[in-house]
Amino acid sequence: MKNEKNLEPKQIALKRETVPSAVIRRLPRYHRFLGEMLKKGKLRTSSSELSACMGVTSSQIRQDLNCFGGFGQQGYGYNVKYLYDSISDLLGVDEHFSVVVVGAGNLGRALVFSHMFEHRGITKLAMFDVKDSLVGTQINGIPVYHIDSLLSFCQEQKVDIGVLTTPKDAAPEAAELLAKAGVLGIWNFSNMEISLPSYDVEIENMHMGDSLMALCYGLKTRKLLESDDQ
Amino acid sequence: MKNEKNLEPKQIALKRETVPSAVIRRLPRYHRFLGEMLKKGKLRTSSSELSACMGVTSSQIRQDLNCFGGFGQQGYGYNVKYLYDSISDLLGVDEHFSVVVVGAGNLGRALVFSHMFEHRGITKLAMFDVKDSLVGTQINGIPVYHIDSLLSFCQEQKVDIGVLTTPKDAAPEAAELLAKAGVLGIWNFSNMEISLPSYDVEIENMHMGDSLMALCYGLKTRKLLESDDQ
DNA sequence: TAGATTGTTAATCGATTAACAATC
DNA sequence: TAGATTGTTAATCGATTAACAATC
Repeated sequence: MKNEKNLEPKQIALKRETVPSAVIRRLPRYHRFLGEMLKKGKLRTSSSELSACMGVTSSQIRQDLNCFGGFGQQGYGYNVKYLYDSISDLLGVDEHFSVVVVGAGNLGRALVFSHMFEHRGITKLAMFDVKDSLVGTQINGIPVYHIDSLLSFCQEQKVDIGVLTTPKDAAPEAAELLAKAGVLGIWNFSNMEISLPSYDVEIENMHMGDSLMALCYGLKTRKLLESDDQ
Repeated sequence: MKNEKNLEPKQIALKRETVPSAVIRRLPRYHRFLGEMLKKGKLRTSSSELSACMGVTSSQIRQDLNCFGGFGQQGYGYNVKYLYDSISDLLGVDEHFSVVVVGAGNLGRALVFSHMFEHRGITKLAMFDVKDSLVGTQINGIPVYHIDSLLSFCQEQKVDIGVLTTPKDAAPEAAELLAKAGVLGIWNFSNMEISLPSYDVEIENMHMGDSLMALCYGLKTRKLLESDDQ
């Protein structure tokens, strides 16, 4: 029953049926901190050390990691590289996912110029837009096609992720097109709620505007408190 | 004790000492949906109607809104415009916040070209970068200054928000500079954990990479389930 | 008034933290 | 072996949902 510690058992089995999404959303953060440790050449860590540098309880760290099985060793702690690799694996790094970006505006451009995808083992295949002046060009080496050719493109190539960076008005239609084309997930940057109940597609929202507003709430509340103090 | 319903009482008092951050993070979403209703000319709504179109329980909606006082009327529901305006107010729209963008790369550019800030009553003042070829230029009408002039700039103008879009390595230093310059909040797009314990500054993270990874987790899990079915 | 829907309290559920036995 | 730290169960805390009295 016990986990044999050969330090390379890549096949991780989920312990629970469904892992709480709160836990999943914390995984990338663990991944980042472990990546930093790895870069610094740290070989070994513990839940209490991670707790100190990440500002969460060691209990939570152990509880979280144990949703996926035992990554540590009693009396020793965690092997940094092993834990990092295990979480990479959980997060699908090196699953060789592929991505297309729908909307070649400033944001789409910015994403295509970033190394965000490569860093996570994701291949950028193409961009799509409606603007004739963009169609046929390349952005950072990525070809821009007309949105009308999205369906046929996805029939020829396996596309896992569609990034949605169109203007708000075009977003629902573009999202449905991506779903029709069979992408597994949509990364939604549009300021629109995307709901595709008739398709089996994962949707991850990047509502930047919501984040900005949450910040503003904080600033406003802070201001109120300050003026109360006087 | 009861709320006089004159439909324009802008001074909203917080009921509880501290509103749960889960509630605050839902406010922008309420705001978006109410904005849509308002655009469609809807005058009146109810927690059960909102529940249906937003996919959350009506109980939660009533509970959330009641953290800030009574926006509704028994037997009637909520006046759309009044509720929208009240939430706008909570979120600091028309507080006339100002913003500077540190990092004039592709992402900084994209943000400065978007209408995201104006839509929330926030004024874009300037951008800052280290690149000589950018300093002295304008991006969408916004001047780009050298990062070295950030401090003196903020002494002359009231800057509420600093947007951090520098490369990862430059982020901690830039963040501290913003804090030193006295901004109230930092909107952090860098793939770095910013912690400024010695400054009293609000930090809101936009960890796009984390969001992308959470999506990939979903895709991977989905794939595993599918291959199990076979 | 009767009907509707809020505001609010109580019950439930889930997530976080604490504690400790297992074990390296 | 003794010390350390995990994995895991139990206790606590907070957030969500249900229920209903207040009231428009």
